[in-house]
Amino acid sequence: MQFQKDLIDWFAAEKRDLPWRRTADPYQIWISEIMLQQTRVETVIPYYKRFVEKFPTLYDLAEADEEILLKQWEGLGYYSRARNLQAGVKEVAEQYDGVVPASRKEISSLKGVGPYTAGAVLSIAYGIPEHAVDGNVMRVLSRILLIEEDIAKPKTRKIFEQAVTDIISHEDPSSFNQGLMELGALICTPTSPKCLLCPVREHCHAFHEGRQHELPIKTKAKKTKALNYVMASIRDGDAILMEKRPSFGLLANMWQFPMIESPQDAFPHEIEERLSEQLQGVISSAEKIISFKHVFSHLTWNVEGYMAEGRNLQLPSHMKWVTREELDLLPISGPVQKMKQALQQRGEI
DNA sequence: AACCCGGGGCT
DNA sequence: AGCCCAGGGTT
Repeated sequence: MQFQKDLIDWFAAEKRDLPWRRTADPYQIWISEIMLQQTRVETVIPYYKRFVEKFPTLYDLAEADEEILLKQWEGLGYYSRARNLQAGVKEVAEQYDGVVPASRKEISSLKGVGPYTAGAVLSIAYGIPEHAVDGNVMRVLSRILLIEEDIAKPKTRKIFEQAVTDIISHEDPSSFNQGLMELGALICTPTSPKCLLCPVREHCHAFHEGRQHELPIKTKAKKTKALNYVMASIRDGDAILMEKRPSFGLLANMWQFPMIESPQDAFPHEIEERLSEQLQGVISSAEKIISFKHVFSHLTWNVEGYMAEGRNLQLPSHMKWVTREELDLLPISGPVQKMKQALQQRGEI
């Protein structure tokens, strides 16, 4: 078909030179696909380079300490991706002799590998004609094929998977799938598609009807909620108190300065009381040093940062005193980084 | 099917 | 402020 040829030829001529396009190693391609979930190419590039340098082979990652792993992932977000990736890699090391399986059934059984990632790795690393449908592909194909189903609905993805299965190139499945995604990234963009530059506009039903701006159809309302927290840098001499989050839920296993839900308009002495109670020791000299808002897609953190001194504390098992050097090795999330920077600017750490 | 899980860029 | 994401796991 001419559509497949036009798409693949355009991809060959115009594709970006990305680090993960310079390897044929299924393990490294797998890493890139996990990092690229919900994350932009420009953001991923430096992370990917550092990551494959740190963990060049599947076994290097399988054997890595989780804290080292999360530190490499710090700032990329969706930290369960990193832990699921390692779980999947361990499974391949133990059950598949270190070879990433080449069937959809087997690769889909790996932790963190869903329908999209399975198809992406199978087609790109192994040249197998499997669909790899993400939001990008749904946008592109909704326009080319004039599909008006709501792409926010889970079952709609199956329609696009079937469409790709019907039209995917069997000569070059890798370039076909990557071409669709590259088209979505460079030409067939969400708000203002560059149809006059599009290599397949002659095949595009939406363009012919002048309806490219109406597609894809996507309904979604998202509610956001706000959380109010106090973070405290608690010092005993050179030691800094840090706590590890639980192994489930938000920012699992990440470290943070001791954090409590904040009363509205709290005074420093109230913070001292709350912390002293929680840590069963003496917290003193509390002083507010920063106040900021950290917005995520679904929630907003309102954070007040304090400095305080702590003595004779009964530390729960998820807390520990660290040196400045040890602090730099702990994986921390965005809001905690802001607090850390505020302390650095004050010369406190 | 609905909800949870980060972060950065664009409008 | 609201929208866009190169999704997968859990319930």
